[in-house]
Amino acid sequence: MEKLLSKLNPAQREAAVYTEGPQLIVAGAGSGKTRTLTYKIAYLLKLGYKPRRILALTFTNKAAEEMRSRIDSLLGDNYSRHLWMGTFHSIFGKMLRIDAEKIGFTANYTIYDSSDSASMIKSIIKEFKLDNEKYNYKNIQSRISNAKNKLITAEAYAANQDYITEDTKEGRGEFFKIYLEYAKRCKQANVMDFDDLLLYTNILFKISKDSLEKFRGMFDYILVDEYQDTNFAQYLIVKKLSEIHRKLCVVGDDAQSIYSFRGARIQNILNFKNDYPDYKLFKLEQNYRSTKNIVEAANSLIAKNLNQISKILFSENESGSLIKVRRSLDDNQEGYDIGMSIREYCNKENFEFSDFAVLYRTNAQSRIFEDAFRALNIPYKVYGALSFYQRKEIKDVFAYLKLIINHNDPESFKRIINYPARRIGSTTVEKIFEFASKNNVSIWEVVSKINDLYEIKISNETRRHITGFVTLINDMANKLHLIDAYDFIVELVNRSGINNDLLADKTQEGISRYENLQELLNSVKNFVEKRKKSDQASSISAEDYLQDIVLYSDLEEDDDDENESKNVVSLMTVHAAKGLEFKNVFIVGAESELFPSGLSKFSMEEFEEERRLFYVAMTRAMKNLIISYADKRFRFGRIIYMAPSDFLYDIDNQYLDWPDKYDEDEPDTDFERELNNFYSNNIDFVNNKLVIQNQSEKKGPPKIKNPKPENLVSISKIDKILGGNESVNTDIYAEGMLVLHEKFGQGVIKKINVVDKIKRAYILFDDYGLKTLLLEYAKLQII
DNA sequence: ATCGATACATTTTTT
DNA sequence: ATGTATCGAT
Repeated sequence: MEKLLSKLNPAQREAAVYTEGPQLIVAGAGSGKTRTLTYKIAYLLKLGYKPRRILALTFTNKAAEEMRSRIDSLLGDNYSRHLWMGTFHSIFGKMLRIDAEKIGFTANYTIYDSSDSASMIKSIIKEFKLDNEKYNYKNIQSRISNAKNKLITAEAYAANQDYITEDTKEGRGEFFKIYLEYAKRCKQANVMDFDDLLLYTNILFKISKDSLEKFRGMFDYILVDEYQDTNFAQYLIVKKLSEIHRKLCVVGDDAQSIYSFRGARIQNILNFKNDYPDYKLFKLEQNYRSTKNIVEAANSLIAKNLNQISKILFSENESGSLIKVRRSLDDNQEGYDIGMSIREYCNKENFEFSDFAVLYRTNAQSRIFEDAFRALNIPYKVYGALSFYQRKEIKDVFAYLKLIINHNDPESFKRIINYPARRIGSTTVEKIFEFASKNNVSIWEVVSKINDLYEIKISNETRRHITGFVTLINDMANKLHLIDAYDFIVELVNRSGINNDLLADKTQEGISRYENLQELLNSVKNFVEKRKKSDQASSISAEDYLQDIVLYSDLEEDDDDENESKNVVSLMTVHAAKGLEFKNVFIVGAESELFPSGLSKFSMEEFEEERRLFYVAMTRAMKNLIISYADKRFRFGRIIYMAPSDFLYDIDNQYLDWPDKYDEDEPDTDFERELNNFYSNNIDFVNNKLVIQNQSEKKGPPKIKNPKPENLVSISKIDKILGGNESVNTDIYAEGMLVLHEKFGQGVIKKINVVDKIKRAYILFDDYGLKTLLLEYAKLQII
């Protein structure tokens, strides 16, 4: 026991061993929050708490897995697999299956992701013939979501005259009807969306005393991670479950609350003392991650927020270097500058690529860095841009699974009834839906009996096609629990024709879609093997697979290319970086209207959330932090002039290395000009074309609020960087040569451009089109 | 019924 | 600039 706890500092240790009652741990960034939590769980187990009677709730799957593996490495064996540990959605999704009947569902209900529910909302709006402007489906979707997070059911909403009056004033008087219809259809289809999982858990607890007592009785200790990110529905679940024994430990940091847009309430953490007057507060204030400079700079930023729990985060690490602020001419050059900077750090201080992260506010920014890093031959990985499971080909397979498990799912039905093409058109589908709703029967009933339903005017040929589809789904449904998920899905993609359809498409996208399908099959295989081991089950069905996997936003890392894939620069949004740390962090696009987001300036709450987001970004860095902004960038198809982020001015200047005098003696050089022009004019990376930009478009006065000094890469610096690579002889390349590139394969050098000894080659690759590469880094092989 | 072209919106973050 | 949605032509 002592040995276990010796790895904690006194504050962490106190928090870990307190088991008297409600406990709030306010844990600053990098203060060892996860560590404390895992040790606490390990401690509870050592005290004799049964693993199956401990409930640990996390915000993301990643966090849950991280904790599992940490606990296993602390205690050995597969200790963690008996714990109830996971996201709110996955844990309560499972519980709801047990008592689904009590709330009008069946145990095999399926889960709609946001795009499924979006398309259902879209069709409701369309059927109600409502104005697309006033009833924008995204807006409606988020309204419904917000209501559910606050536990306002459709019925409650419709019954509340105040809401309706308010909506009517805003020209959205029909909203409650959409909400009602949406809820009704979901229930009919035996489908829940993400928010329903939490809402119905609460409803179940409310309407069934038995259920509440049963679930309450399951756990002796409850722990909640990232408590600042919980919404009202989650808060209440936790409250209900811990009411009797009051063994509750919540961990969070109000300064890192960045999910209020989806209903998270910082108040949950701020009000903890009201709900649990006998609670005990623990503060973890020592940051082990970052240099003094970074911690203090981040403190100075967050101090500007009015809304917060006071705490002092301190570091006893070395003070480290100042935060570098760099300015680039435009977005493309920002990518290039940062690539160069990474190479420079690598050369000077022996860092590896995996020591770097580039953090941005929006996913759209990743492309700039991908292009630049590719040109500079810097390996990288983009995290979470388009989640794997949102890809068309993957969603198609999932739609089949959902329909096989739950025949009444209309969205899945619509998605695949004619994919792959089986000559059942939209007119036919409409007729089926119309008949179903008129006669108040399910869609599946209609298509099952399609041959007897003469009222529906469709051709015999079409009836045959429909029957074929029904047979396919029925056959597969009969097999669902007889074979493993992997074998099942392999058979499914073959029999449905998905496999052939993707195989037939020889375009690049087609090939990559096929590869994605293979990747999916791979991950199914892994899933089955893993689950067999952990559950000691003999068979894992496709239903088990689907029900679990829909709550994952991304594919689990398979580490397929092992060593290869590991030493890479990480590119991700700040949100995605939460909970992670890197030796060197670049916060890019630190510009007003971008970070903070332009949409946040209208309310102080949102603006402060952006500031917290920036705080999260800063505190990811261990050693070096670089904040970068550009004077102008491409947004919405045009060039926009940008001003440096408000947050750069919030940070106490003493922590910043923001050169504030433009050195007039340093003239513009050919190289700089070339660099600028090259990136702003010459290359359309997307279409792989040499383009000459229309000069007139580039005019227009820059709107820079606070013009800050030049901070361009100087020639001497570049020389130094490039000089480090002298061994590469670029003279051996010439125009017209046939060359081989690691990634792009075979191509022809179309043109070589030399400016200031820097050679750029425009190479036309057989498979990737025209690319521009710096010869020095391209590692080309002449063939 | 399928494909292509054109119009249109879209850019905040995720279970 | 890019991706999706809708419409018209084949």
